[in-house]
Amino acid sequence: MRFEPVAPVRAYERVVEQIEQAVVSGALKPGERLPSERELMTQFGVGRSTVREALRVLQAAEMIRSRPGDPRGPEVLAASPVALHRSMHRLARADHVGLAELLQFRMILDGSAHLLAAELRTDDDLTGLDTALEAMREGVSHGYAEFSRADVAFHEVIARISRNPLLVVSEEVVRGVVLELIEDKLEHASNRTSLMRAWLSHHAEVLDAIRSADGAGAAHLAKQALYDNYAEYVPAGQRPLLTPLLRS
Amino acid sequence: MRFEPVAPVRAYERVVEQIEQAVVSGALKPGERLPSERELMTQFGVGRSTVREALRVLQAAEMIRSRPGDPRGPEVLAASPVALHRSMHRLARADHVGLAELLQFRMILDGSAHLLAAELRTDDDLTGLDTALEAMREGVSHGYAEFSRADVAFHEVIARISRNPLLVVSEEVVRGVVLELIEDKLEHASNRTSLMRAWLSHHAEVLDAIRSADGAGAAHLAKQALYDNYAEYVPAGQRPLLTPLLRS
DNA sequence: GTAGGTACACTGGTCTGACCAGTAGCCTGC
DNA sequence: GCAGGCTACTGGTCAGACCAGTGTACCTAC
Repeated sequence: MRFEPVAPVRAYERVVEQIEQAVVSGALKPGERLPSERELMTQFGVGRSTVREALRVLQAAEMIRSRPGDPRGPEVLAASPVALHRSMHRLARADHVGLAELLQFRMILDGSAHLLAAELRTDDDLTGLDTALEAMREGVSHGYAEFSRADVAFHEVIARISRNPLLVVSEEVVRGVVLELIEDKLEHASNRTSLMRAWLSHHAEVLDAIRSADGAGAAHLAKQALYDNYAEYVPAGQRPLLTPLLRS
Repeated sequence: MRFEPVAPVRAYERVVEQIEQAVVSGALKPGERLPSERELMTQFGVGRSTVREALRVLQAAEMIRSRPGDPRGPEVLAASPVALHRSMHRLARADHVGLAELLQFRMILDGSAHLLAAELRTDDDLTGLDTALEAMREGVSHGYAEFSRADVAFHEVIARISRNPLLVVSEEVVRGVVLELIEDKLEHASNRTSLMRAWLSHHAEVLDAIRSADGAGAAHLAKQALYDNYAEYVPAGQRPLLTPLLRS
């Protein structure tokens, strides 16, 4: 016979449990309202600070949102990947994760997204990609910021075609963290125009591969482009971590 | 000129920001302690309830832990995947992410981990895998629980060889969520012994591929095994989401 | 000297009560 | 009919209090 270690259960945790249970069980649907804090404190039989700490936890998990002055009370939110995004972002910024690992991970995600996009794309998706590419082409003359936004949009369309929110969120997070890590080095990159042109022609190639349903080709193009653009910022000793992905 | 919508910034959010910044910047390392709540309230110039709500948010994100009575104050925790697991689990429970998406993601991660393992493995890694496989072989006769533990250990070795914490953690989390989603269906699976034997021979094949540095082969074996084992729980209409990954 | 117990200062958890700024809806006065 | 203000709420914040629990330093008994 073995005993389990016990942890004291705080009052606010019991409150969180009950409300969370009501939400996941469907008793409280998105858009519906919770009673006001003062009402909750009588229903649960606890003080207002306890109720408020419980609501803070639920709010941090993106399950509810409360606005001051709203007499209808805190609102139950629909499940969204925002919380997933936040927790993954924190994990990716942990110090054990370096640029090499991030880039490796991004090559995996981006490659898979492109592969799936090439295999699953519909005709609507293709026209969406066409317009996104067109926006990039226009962006070249409107400055780097504009171009960069169009670039992100293109990648978002690709990710969306794969129809996998996990893939979309992971890719967003990893791309964001990579940019955070090297933004200072990118600041004074010279000859941006030629960079943009190269990037543009790469995207055109990718689009061709996707159009012809060439998953492996699209995936390889995506990974190779990431390697070509970012490997210079990775310590030379760690680059062998990336090259195996180019051979698949 | 366009204006941005403004949202009121709550005092506790500013507190969260500052502490979070201190943690991600490395000024506060895991194991170190925050000042006590009463001390924080003078440093930030806010009331204790505000400090406490901020700490609650950070605690919900698994960044800190506070224990009553500890005179050293709240402890800064190392980055952990618990929060990621929670938010992914919530998404899965809310049907925003189905088994198909989870499995798709897991095939991507597992396949890539195997590919990297085959390309990067050292001789030490190979002996580690040998012993892990041996433990599985013994586990067959010691019941399903024992076997399952050895199986997890084998996968952990593979993940560790890829030397990418993000890959390892994501895989763990996704596997956990998948198992939670279908555990009731697994409960009354018949003839577990034959299942274990099949699983065992699959792992032996994988190990062979890794030993001969056949990355593509190992990746394909891993993805195929996942498909064979879990596709039956995926609605038939969504299985085409998975099959493109088997062709790469 | 050391093992044991004890007192104290402090921690976080909780409650009460108060005030403020903001919101929504009603309710005037025109 | 409608603009404007009034009112009764909301959540955000603060202050102060009490409690149970913890770690430490001291102090005792051997």
